[in-house]
Amino acid sequence: MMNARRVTSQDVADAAGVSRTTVSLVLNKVQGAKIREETRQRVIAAARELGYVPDAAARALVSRRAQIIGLVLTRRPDQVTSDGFLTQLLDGLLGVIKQSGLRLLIEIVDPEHQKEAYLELIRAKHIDGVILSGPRYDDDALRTLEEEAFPVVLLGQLPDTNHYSVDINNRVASRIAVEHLLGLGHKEIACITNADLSYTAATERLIGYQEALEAAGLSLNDELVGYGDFSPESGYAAMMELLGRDVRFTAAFIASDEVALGAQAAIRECGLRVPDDIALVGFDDLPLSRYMDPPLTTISVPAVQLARQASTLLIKLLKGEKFYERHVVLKSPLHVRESCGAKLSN
Amino acid sequence: MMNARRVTSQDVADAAGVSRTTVSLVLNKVQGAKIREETRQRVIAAARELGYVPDAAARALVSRRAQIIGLVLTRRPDQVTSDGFLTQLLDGLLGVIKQSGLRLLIEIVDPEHQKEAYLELIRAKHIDGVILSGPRYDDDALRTLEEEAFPVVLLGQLPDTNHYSVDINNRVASRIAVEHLLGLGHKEIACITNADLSYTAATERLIGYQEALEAAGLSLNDELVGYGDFSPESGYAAMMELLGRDVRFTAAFIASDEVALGAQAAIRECGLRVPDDIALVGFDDLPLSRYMDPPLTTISVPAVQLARQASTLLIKLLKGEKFYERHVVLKSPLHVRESCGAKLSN
DNA sequence: ACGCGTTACTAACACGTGTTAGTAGTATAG
DNA sequence: CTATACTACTAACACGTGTTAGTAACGCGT
Repeated sequence: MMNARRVTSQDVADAAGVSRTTVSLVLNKVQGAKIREETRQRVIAAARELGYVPDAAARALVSRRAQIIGLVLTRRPDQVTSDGFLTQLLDGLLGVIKQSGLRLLIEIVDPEHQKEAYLELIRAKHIDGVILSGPRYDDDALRTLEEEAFPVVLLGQLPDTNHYSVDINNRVASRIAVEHLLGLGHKEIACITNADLSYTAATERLIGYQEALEAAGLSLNDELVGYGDFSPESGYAAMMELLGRDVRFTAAFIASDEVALGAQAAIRECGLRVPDDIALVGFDDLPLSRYMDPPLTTISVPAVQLARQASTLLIKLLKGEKFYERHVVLKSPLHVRESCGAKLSN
Repeated sequence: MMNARRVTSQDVADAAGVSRTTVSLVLNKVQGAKIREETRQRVIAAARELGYVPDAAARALVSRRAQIIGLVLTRRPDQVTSDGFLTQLLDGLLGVIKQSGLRLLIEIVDPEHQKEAYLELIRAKHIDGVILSGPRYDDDALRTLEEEAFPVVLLGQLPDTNHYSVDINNRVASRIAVEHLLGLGHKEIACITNADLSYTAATERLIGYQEALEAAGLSLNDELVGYGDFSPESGYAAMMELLGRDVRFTAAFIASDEVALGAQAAIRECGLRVPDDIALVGFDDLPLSRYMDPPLTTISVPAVQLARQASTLLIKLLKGEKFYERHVVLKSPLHVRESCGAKLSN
């Protein structure tokens, strides 16, 4: 039915009355090549006329560049459903990558069953470089990649490796969040993690919480810790469980705004008020957070910036520019709104 | 430093003491091929031993299949930042696509400057098929693709074309949403669109709103219509503007939950209450909507299902199975919560 | 007339795979 | 004993491009 046979560079060459080599030289604007201006125009005209677009596969095969960057997420698909952080990353990544004429391929890897599945993606040279968001301690593939010197940039960090990374300081940010609550007079502060502790960020944030309490001379209580799983549902469930336990707390640090959204609803449904009964501090500063009721006090993670820097860095690596700052750390200040009960000055 | 030279099928052939053809036949499990079991095992062992992974580009070149599906979004990157619908799509798409051994490439196209940029993606055979989310009336590239019989599945609909599509009935859903408000006694109902009217879904939803009013014998008032732009910010701004105008309304239909989130905050900041002063009905039923305060009454769009069906359909098209139902329409019932002020029976 | 350098190209190889056509070797039928 | 059929492979081409090495044509100095 269709099949108007592909237009190849040979067709362009024939139309312009030159060789295929010349077509390639002209269209790729090769520097050293001496081509008469008149010929050049003739080739360009012929290419436009025929609607010639170079074949990506052929080009990738010979140039050994797929012109594709992979975004690897070690999650189950359903953990992506309500991920407000991911969309911010996409904003940043797509903007930068597009500008460089590259494409973004998104690969999701089930952390339980096939942690290392993305290695095949790389071996097949489907992608030129990887941005990995949310590294996990148990990701052995990442260590393998380090040996192979494959271009990788982490959005997050993985101890014991020397991968390029762009991140915030999760531990310090959490400390600041919790210290803010301590400063408001709270002594019993619960915590709900953003994800399970295989994720380095989740562990770091929990440690930050613990450090803040210890520094204030308070003892840790496992009963005050709940576990989230990226989603509002998990926050709802975790908060419900905390409220059902035999512990009292007047504040909670929730290491993800998405999770905090559910937790806040749970508090509300139990007839309690934020911040009067329970003060809340979140983490991420998603676009939605300022529209919550009350607006959520949270750690402001510059997600779009992180993604921009990570992709910019990766693109430089692909161009062969080495020896950059290996670990970029962006600022993540506390954004005080109303959920923590602090008096806003202005 | 690195460069352990790629392992090719020739290397496997040498190691196994057979020809490259045999390697190909074995590893691709070609049906008609007669291969002795012992040889087969030898090849498989050699391949595993050497860590052989076929080169994606070479394979794509010869097989004319990139094994990649493109997800095209006609938006600016910053319009993706807080798109809770997109993450649901990714959930559905990634699940299905992964299972079929394909990959997902995500392409974002600025609707103002380069509407048709994704045509190049297709011409270059970078992708085998396209899922296009949120078609626009002014998308001429889509009409071109129809002539070329390139595999396309729309998440949404585009009049005057016969592309495969998976969608809900936006117009009817909106009518139902607005009729619900009418049934609660509201006579002055505002509307905020989910996006500008170039998007077919935005227009359809607005028409549904208008049809409901007209069917109830009410007159339309342009002053009661505001325009959103995917984001909570836009909903906040639009609602603020509506509240500042010289019109009264006791309810609002907001054609996107994401936008409704901002609108609800605006209402709150003006000292008004939902649903007592202004009843609210949204559209999408994002995961976050049930956690809003009050929980949002909204049209329940089965986003994950839409994505699953769209990708399943596209994959079938790629396999050459034609003649399927061209336009799949899924149900999108009203999900009554509290923001509309209806008494909940249960 | 000859060598030499420059200009404006082109022939031919390489990239790594899938696949078609073919070929020795052995079993089976007449 | 010969013709046929089948088994278990392999040689060689094709996919469409980037690039290296090379070549005619021409001007120029001696």
